[in-house]
Amino acid sequence: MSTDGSDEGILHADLDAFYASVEQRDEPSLRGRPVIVGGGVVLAASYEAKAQGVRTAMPGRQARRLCPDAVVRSPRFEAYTAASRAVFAIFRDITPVVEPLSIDEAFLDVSGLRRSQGPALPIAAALRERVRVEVGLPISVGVARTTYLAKVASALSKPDGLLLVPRESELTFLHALPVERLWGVGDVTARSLHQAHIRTVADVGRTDEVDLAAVIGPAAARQLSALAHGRDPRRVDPGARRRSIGAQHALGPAVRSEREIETVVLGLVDTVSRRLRAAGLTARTVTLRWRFGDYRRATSSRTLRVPTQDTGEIARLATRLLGEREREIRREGLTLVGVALSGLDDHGAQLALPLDGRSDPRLDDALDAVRERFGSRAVRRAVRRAVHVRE
DNA sequence: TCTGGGGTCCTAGGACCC
DNA sequence: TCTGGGGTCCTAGGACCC
Repeated sequence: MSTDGSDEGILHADLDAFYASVEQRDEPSLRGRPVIVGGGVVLAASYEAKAQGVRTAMPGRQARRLCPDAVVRSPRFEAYTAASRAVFAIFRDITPVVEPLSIDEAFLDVSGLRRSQGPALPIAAALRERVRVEVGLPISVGVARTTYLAKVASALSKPDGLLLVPRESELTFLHALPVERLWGVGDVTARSLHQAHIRTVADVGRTDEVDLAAVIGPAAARQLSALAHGRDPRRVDPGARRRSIGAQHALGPAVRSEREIETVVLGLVDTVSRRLRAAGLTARTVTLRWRFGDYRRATSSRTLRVPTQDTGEIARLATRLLGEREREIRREGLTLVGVALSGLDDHGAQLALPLDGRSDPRLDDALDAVRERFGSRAVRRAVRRAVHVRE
């Protein structure tokens, strides 16, 4: 393989304390002071607040106790969306190979720019400078040969940092890290690994993949083992598409009537189906998400044979799913409800051919092209739908 | 400590098909 | 009459990420 990368051509760019930084940018009196964005829970905390122990997703009450002099602001999502757009425009001005991971971070592949723009490190430094000057926000960047290494590097460089992992010191860099630093290791997996006396990435590297699989399952074992040996097949994919669209609403502890719950569900259906149409997509699966009075979670889903964009059709399905859980909801109470659409698809390219029951080489060619680009599953789906249309 | 809102991916069992 | 192995799709649950 010639694409194993003799350079460190991958950037992971990650805005620092994003929502809080936007607040400090727009309200200069907040600069240098602890800022918390959120209400019931912390959505973002400035580094001044983090220094006092405030963390993202922490209950607001706890955060205020830890940091009584913090300034608390309600989120202004329009401002964050606008800032995000401006930052991503800079990313795409640098290279077309940008893969967004969330509102405030992305991978950039700049390995193709080596000849015209030089190596990755000065490109990363220029990116940080442009974001600071043009958008007014601090951003940290990790530079490495692979996506995972770049992501770890940006995290370690924070706040407002830049860190390169040279190719020749990758394993030294990785092996010193605690397992919690690996992508895919959260509380549960970390606990399982600790019980097996696996605490660092070096420990993961020393453990046979079969033994690892016995602890955390085959898929996670394969991924962690590869990472620990510096193998990372993940590429920066600028064409990555959204796989679901969802909205949810916390209800709090108060008991709601069936009618109130249905109203909330229909409001969520309206929100997600609008977003579906705005994105020019169709959906096949409708999922209702529940959290009951005891904080137990559940989902109910149904898949349509023919994809839809229609609010009414999605609403009918959602109402039916709601009805199926009615007794449980009445018995346990509901603290959260959500609606998600998946099985998303754009309308795609269409090929109209007269099908007279005989095999047509043009059709075979077209299906081969679709198979190559989207996989055999997409071909079967397309054929099923085409047959349905004829019916 | 008593928990938001937006997502991705993996696992496992049953139905169904060849 | 009883039976195999391989594969996909749907549903539900759960871990994880920002």
